[in-house]
Parts: sequence; structure tokens; C-alpha cells
Amino acid sequence: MNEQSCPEFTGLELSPRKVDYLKFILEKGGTVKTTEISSSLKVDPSTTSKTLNELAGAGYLNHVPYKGVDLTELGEVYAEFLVRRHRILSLLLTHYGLSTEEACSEVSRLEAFVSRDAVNKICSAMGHPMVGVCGEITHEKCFHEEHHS
Amino acid sequence: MNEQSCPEFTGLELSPRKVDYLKFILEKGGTVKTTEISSSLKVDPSTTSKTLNELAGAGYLNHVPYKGVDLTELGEVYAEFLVRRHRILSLLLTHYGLSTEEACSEVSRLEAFVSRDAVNKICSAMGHPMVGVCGEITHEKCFHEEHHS
DNA sequence: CAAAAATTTGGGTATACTCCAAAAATAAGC
DNA sequence: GCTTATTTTTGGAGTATACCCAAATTTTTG
Repeated sequence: MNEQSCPEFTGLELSPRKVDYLKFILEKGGTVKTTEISSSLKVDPSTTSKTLNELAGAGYLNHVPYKGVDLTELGEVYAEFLVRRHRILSLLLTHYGLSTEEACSEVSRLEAFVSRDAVNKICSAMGHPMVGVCGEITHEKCFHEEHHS
Repeated sequence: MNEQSCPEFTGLELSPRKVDYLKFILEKGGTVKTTEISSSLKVDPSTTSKTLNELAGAGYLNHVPYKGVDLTELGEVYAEFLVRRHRILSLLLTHYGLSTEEACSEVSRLEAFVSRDAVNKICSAMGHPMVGVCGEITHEKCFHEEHHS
């Protein structure tokens, strides 16, 4: 026991805003255009364009200029973690008297600073819940980490 | 019910680092010197000096140049909230399989982004615990908010 | 294929946080 | 009490995040 879970990433790699971009791209699915992201995140398209470039440079996205972005394999794994983290933490807060909306907005503010290790421990302690307050919770990585070796 | 609790502050006023300064100053107690803060937070004294000035400008500290700082009334109330927030959140995380050290370091990363409303709700849901994992939890404000009007 | 729409680039602003070097003030030693 | 040593502050500068505007570019459409 205590093999430190799979050390591919800590969950602290991305800035708060980049987390938003990746979560949106995963939830939208497929190839996503700059405009969609901009209107959803309420930022200027030029801001989106630059951020997308940075995320592509870091290996999370494939960016075909003027066409759009889609997640790389790494990006997909990572974004799934980000969404799972958001949902686990939101669910957690609703157990302490926060409404769904309060929990979600609270978590949106802090999620980028919660480590993967902490999320996995919380997830285990909660019994790997399948239903979150803002969407289904998927546990692929979570189960693997708990069961192998 | 739902009188929005006392709206003096949201708990989101200060940046992560400023939270560290204020927590340290409260826990140290009395007049605190630049050097003490610098060595505790491991930053250059010039950084401390500037940050102290900003906190004084925002009304949290009295700063007597070359002598040291101490908390204003606002600063004291606020810093007590900051310490309580840290302890409530740390205690919370230890209920989910995190060790004291893990909980504390996790919370240190995210605490600045947790609202006072959320802390008060969590605090109530936990039954206003008096003993945290990294120190006693005081509930002055918490009780007042829950009981009046 | 020209006009419209989307996207990117270049340039700039703001906040947070940091350090170094030099100036200023306080504290200590003789 | 005055000179040295220490502490603190100031000035200058750098990095990272995050944002916008205007202009250039590319794609799409009528």
C-alpha cells in the first residue's frame, strides 16, 4: 500500500482559467471553435486564441489554426480528471449545507488548487459516488488507482 | 432565516499570500517585525515590507515604519476568520482520509478561495467543532451569525 | 469572388508575487 | 556618543496569469 498512486500528474499543473478551458472543451466534445469557448467563458476571442495556443504547446490540445481544437490523449485524460474533481468536490460541499449552485461556484473558485491525491482520497472515502450534483461522475482512473498493485 | 449572514466581508478579499501574512501576524501576536515574517514565509524582507504596506493601506495592519506591524481591529477580526477557515477546512479534509499534514498543506493552497458563507455553513454542519487538527477553533463570529435575528 | 465572419497577432494594461541593490533608520558595541 | 552592524525600506526589474483592443489574416458565404 501507499504506492503514491500513479504519478503522471499532480492535478496542479494548470492555472484556474486553463482548467475552465479544458473542462469546457471536454464537455462540448469533438472539435471546438474559438468563438464557442469565448462566448461560454465570456472572454475576448483573442484571449481564447492565445490560451488555446498555450494549452496546445503544453500537449493538452491539437490546434489547427482557424479550424479549432480538440483534446489530445493527454488532454482527454486530464480533462476527465478535471471534471471528476469538480464534481467530487461539489458533491462534497453539498453534504455541508451548500446548495448545488453554491457548491459549484465555490468549487469553481478553488478546484485548480486541489491535488489529485486529495481528490482520490476524498473519492474513496465517499465510496466512489456515481452521481454528482452537476453531472455523472466517472471513475476510470480512480478505480484503477485503487485496485492495481 | 437567510439574512445572508453579516455582510462585513466575503472572505475573498485577500490574495493567497496576504492570507499567509495575516495568519502569521495573528498567531505570532503583538507587534511583529519584518524579519520574523520574512523568515517564516521564506521571502525577501523587501517583499515583506511591501506586502505589509499594502495590508496597512487596506486597513488590516498598523505599520510603524522600521518598528513593526500589529493588527487593526478589522485585521484582528479578519485574521481570526482566516485562522478559523484554515482549521475548519483542514479538519474537514481529515474526515476524508487525508493526514493532518496533507490536509493542512492542501488547505493552504486553496483556502483563500473559500467564501465566508461556505465556511459558516460547513462549520454549522460539523456542529461547530472546538478542536481542529492544527489548533483550537474559535467560534465567536460563527455563533453570532447563527443566533442573532 | 467580394464582402462578412471568425481567428490570430501585436501591443498594452493590471494584479500578484518575487528578488536584488542601494538608501535610510534603528540598534549595538566600545 | 559615535561608529559599525543590523534591520527595514525604496527603487528598479522580472515572471506568470489573465485580460482587452485594433489590425492583419484566413475562412466562409452570398
